[in-house]
Amino acid sequence: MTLENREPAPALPAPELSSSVLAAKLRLLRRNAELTLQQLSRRCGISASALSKIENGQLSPTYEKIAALALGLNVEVGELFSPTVKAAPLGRRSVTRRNQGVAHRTDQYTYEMLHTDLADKRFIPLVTTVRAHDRAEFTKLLSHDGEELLFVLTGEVILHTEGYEPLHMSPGDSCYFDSRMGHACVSGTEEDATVLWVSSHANMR
Amino acid sequence: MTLENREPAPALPAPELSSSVLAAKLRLLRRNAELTLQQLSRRCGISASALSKIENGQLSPTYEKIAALALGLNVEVGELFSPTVKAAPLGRRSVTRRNQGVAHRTDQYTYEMLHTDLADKRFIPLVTTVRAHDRAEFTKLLSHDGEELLFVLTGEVILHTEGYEPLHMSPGDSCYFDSRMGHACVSGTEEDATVLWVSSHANMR
DNA sequence: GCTTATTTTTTCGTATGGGAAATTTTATAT
DNA sequence: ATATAAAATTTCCCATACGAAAAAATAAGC
Repeated sequence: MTLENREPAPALPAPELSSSVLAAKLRLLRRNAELTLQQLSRRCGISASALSKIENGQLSPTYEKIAALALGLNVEVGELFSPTVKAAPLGRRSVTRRNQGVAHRTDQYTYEMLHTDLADKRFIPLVTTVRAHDRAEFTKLLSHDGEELLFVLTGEVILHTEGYEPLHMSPGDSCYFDSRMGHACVSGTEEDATVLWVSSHANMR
Repeated sequence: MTLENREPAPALPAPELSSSVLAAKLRLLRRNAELTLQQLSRRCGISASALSKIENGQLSPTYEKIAALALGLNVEVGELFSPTVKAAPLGRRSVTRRNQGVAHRTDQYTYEMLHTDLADKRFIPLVTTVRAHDRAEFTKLLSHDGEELLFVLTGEVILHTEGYEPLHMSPGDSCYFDSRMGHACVSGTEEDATVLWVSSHANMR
């Protein structure tokens, strides 16, 4: 019996993440945003003196202060804990010319997927031609996780969303909605309409 | 819908992320990993007494302790800052008619923010009028976290992104890129250009 | 140079973090 | 129930976070 603690000190060689990485990181982020200590102080509710000490590695902020810092600097909290000087590790860019996207056709729509060369995008943009002209063409409304933006480019469309009255939209109009609500889009005129569809999830059935 | 904005003061009310969220989160993670305070203590190098206090919201850990916690629990640091439940109102929808967004002007652009009545959107859509005509008008390129989509609506634009050659774009063309690369957009003709700008982060200075 | 304004750092006092050890609570037996 | 052991909490105390105000350091004018 007794215990098996023959390792009283498992020793933590650990990366030893000291607040000095925060110091560097913070100064970088603040300078980059062109903020003075005073300004940042107001933005995140931490005294300028404390900020100065943090930037000089003389003070290790507590939980609330770290959260406030991330908020005020408008960065992910994790960002403050990554020693990597994120400066320019990444930086991808993709261009898609008009009508050069990857087309995908369903009974009601013709999607033109943009930037298919990039994986794991934060949101998915699709130029969509709405060919449906009657809600009856949809056996049932689409529904999936995430949020969507529908921005009308040409033509007139009628957006049907579960729990709302049909919405008539013209070029320049936009609608942002929770994709979990059933939804369907039809053209309001004889011609097909085109819209820019942006979805937070890669989910097009 | 999408009417006025009774939010004249964009000041920072600050969601006030208290260490009580850490308390709940920590207890959950530890219990889930079936670790006792002593075991976790050994794993992350923080005394059991301190851990107890943290779990009871009586103590707000400093930077290195938070880093050590994440390491010992084998989770992302950000995980410790996200309230357990991410409340997502079920089924919201917002409409913004052409030119009815909330305008915001900078030296180079005029942003028209869409769907300002919705908070915590997954991505931020802006109809932007590009008034700058020369890259020199930007003292330095913008850079922030996240990813962006730029879809040209009218006019011609030239997109400058750090590490790439200037990109000429016409209506219907789009570019998706990592916002951390410095970037700036200017009109390529005498007239102003308009673009639909979608950003994964609410970051407009 | 000197003056004034702005930004950063120091000082200092109070409040709080955090470890060692004592105490209490919660099992698991006998 | 009592005894025993492990887990969780509390106590005590020193080290440190952090705000207000003072002091330095920079910057901008004159």
